[in-house]
Amino acid sequence: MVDPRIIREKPEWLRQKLRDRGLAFDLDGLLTLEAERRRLLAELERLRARKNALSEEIGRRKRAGQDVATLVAESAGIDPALKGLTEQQRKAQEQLDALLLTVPNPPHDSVPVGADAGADQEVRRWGKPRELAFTPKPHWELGEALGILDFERGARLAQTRFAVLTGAGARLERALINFMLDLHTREHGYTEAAPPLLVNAAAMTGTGQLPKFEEELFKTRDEGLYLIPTAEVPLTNLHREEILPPGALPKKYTAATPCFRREAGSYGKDTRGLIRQHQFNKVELVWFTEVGASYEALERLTADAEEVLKRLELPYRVVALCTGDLGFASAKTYDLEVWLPGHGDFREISSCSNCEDFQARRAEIRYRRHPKAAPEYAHTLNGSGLAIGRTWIALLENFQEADGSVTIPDVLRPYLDGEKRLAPR
RNA sequence: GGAGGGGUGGCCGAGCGGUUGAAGGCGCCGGUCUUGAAAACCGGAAUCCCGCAAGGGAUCGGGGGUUCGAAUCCCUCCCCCUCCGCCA
Repeated sequence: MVDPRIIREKPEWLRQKLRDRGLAFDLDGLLTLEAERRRLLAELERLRARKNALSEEIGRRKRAGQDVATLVAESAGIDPALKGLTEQQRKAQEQLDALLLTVPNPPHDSVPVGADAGADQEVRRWGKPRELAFTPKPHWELGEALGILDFERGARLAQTRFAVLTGAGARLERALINFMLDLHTREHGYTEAAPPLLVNAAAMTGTGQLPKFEEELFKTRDEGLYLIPTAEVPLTNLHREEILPPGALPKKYTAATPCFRREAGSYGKDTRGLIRQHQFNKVELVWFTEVGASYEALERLTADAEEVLKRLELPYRVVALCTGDLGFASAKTYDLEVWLPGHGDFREISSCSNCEDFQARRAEIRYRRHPKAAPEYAHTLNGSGLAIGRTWIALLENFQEADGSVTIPDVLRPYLDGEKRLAPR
C-alpha cells in the first residue's frame, strides 16, 4: 500500500510513477475521497468530543446528587447527527481503503522507465553456454526419453499443466531442494521455515495477491483458504501485525514449498514442458530490513540466488525489470534468467524484488530502531532461490549429451548418491 | 463432529456500567547508590487517526445492540485451550 500521506502531499510524483508503470490511475478520485474522508472525520470527532464531555459531567453531577435531565437531553439530541455522520464516514473510509489496496507500488528511481519487457536492462552475464556438436533437445524430450518425466499421467491425475516426476527425476527434484536449502541456511545465514501451504485472505492481502489477483489463486471451497502461489506469502506474513524489537532486523527466511497458480489468461503460453505448471516447487528467500537497508539487501539477496546458479554451473544473466514490467508489490526487481539450450534462449528462473514498505503497510509489519523510538514500517524483500522446476529443466538442457544422457554437476552429486549422470534406460 | 473453558498493554495478570488507557508483576528506558555490575529505591514508557499547534477522537479478539455513558450487560462471528470421538 502506498503511504496515504504521499497521495496528499506528492500527488504529482505519484501520478508520474504510476504513469511510468503504464497505468492510467484515477488519482483525482482518490484525492477527493481522501479530502472528504478527513472532513467527515473532523466533524464526527467534534460531535463525539461534545458527547464525551456531557457524559463526564453527568457522572460528576449524579455523584453530587444534582439534576442531570437537561444534560441528558442535550446528549440525546446529538444522536441523530452522530449516527448519520458515522455512517457517511465509515463509507468514505471503506471506499478509500478498497481503492488504496489496488494502487501498485511506485517504482524506485533506479528502475529503468519503459513500457514492457523490451525495455528491461541486462545488468550482467555469467558463464558461457556450452558448445554442442549436436542439436540440443528440449527438456521434455530428454525427460521422457530418460523415463523420469510424465505429462500424460499428470493430466490423468489432475489436468493439463500437471506432471509426474519418477525415479531419478523425482530424486533430482529433491536433491535440488536440499542443495539450495543447505546453501542458504549454512552459508547465507537464512532461517529455514516450513510454513502452511494454505493461508487466509488477510495473508494474501498483506503481500498484495488480494484483492486484485484472486483469479490467479486456488481457493478451498469450505474454509475460504488459498493455496500459496509462492512461499513469499507465508514467509512475509510471518511477522504480520508485529512490532519487532530493536536489533531484530535484518531477518532472513528461506523455505522450500510447492507453489500453486491457476495461470488464468496464459492458455497459449508454454503449453509444452515443465516451464509453466499449476504446481511447482520453489525455494524462496525473504528478508525483513530496516528502512535504509533494503537496497543493499536486494543486491545481497540477488547474489544469494545467483550463487545457486554459479555452483550448478548454469549460465545466466541478470536483468533489471523496467517500470512497465514490474510486479504489483515491487519497487525494484532483478530477474535471473538461465540459459536454456533446448529453447535457445534465456528464461526467468528467479525474480528478486524489494517491496520497500508496500507489503509492510498492508501487513502491519513494524519495528523499533531504539527501545523508545516510534514504530516504523519495515522493508520486505523476496526472491526465488531458485525455482526448482525450472532449475531441473536447465540441468537437463545444459548438461545433455548427444546420446540423451545428462551429466550431473559436481555440487549435486553428494545429494544423488554420487551419481555422475542420468542415462536412458 | 460432541461437551466445556477462555480471549485485556511487549509478556503474565486484575478489573462494582461513570476521572480505567486500564491495578499489580515481569521485561524495557532514564536516574540514585556502586570502582563496575547486580540488588534496592525513584521516575518514565501503549498503538493508530485528525490537527501547524493547543488539543481531540478511536482501540481491552471482530462486528452489532442496550445506555447520557460499556473492558464491564445483550446478540453474533472469529480464534485459542481442555476432554471425548475420528484420523496422518
